[in-house]
Amino acid sequence: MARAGLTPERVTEAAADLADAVGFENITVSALARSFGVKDASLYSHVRNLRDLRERVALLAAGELADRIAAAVAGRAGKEAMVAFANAYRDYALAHPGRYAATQAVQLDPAVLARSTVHARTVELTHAMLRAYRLVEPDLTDAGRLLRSAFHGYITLEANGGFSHSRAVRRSWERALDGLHLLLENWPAESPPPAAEGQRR
Amino acid sequence: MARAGLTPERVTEAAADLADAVGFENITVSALARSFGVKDASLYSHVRNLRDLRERVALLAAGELADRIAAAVAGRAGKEAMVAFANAYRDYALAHPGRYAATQAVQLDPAVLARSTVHARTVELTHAMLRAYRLVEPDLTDAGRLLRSAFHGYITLEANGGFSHSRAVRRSWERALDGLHLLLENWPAESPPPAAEGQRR
DNA sequence: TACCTTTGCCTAGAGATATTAGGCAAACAG
DNA sequence: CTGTTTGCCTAATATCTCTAGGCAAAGGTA
Repeated sequence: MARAGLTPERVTEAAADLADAVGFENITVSALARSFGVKDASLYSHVRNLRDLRERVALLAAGELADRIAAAVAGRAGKEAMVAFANAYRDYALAHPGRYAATQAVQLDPAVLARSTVHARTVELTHAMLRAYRLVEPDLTDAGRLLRSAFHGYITLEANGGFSHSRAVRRSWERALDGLHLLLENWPAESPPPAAEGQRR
Repeated sequence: MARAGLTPERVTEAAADLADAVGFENITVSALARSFGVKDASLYSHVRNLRDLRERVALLAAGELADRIAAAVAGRAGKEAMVAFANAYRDYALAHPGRYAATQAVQLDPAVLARSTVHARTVELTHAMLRAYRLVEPDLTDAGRLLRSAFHGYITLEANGGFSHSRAVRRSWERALDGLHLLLENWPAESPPPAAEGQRR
């Protein structure tokens, strides 16, 4: 039986491409096998199971995204870097919806994460971007989380058709970045926890 | 054959409960049927197919969420209303992860949306909450989108284990709300689109 | 080059899920 | 009570996931 020359890397890349075409949730071992002209059972020579395949796609996507962001922010600081970071993030998600979805849908095993540098890279990129705002802990972490939330949330709502108003989505995005920049420059002083909530902690 | 007394509403509610227990993506007609002690084929007397079931869960969840938010913001204004809105949002998502996931995972048919009031209610709740900040269009829409993005993004990243730092997630949330309130009170004046981006439009 | 080992493909099969069609009897309506 | 509706079932089909074992291509070694 002639070999199709498959490797785990080739299989993963094909899965990622297919995810971008049909949606990450629609990736099946069967569909992927068909795209290579082999039987589905043959793919298990290269990936352990569907979960392994999904994890590989998620890691591939996270790495690509970090690369995109790193390239975009290189040589920039302050608002320019923040905007470049955010745009790289969103542009990647828009260009590769299936890959991007994988980064969120797959909860990676701690052991898998430990073997990858992508998580540490992402944290470092975020902190480097925020450096110009001179935030100190715990504000640095709080701000980082809010930024990531806003970016991810915007992209997700956009992708899910959540912005039905006639206002141009692109323009709202730009205005949101203006607002976030203003906020980062004026991060509010630490306030005590709300009283009622304080008792809840 | 004795009837189990199923109705589309009962089936939907059970699916939503199961979603909260095992995750929305793990909801299957088979599992649901087993939970009722009937054969899977029997459920098709009550829902058209799996997609119909998922849509029903999404609509149920969206309605519950809107109810929660409406109750939380009643009689409040300004920062208090914004915080109440945000907390109701997040509390619902935390208490009902499967239901919440349904609101995002299911893209509802425009015809389905037209028959439901939940979308209009959500928009109205958001605008009422923002009223105290006296934003005018297009700032009102921009700000609304940013808020929803931040809320949704935060909840999603949190649920997906995206906040690994030791900083208490609850405290970051509170600080994020402080920041968003400050931003809403000081929403930046309209700026021209970035030059390079302007050419892209 | 020849021979042995590894491994990537296949088939066969089992289990799970989604769904349709038709039958039967419970439930409903008059 | 009788006729009609419909909610359950079985049977069947299609698709997906995955395991086990066989065979031959590919790789490695002498």
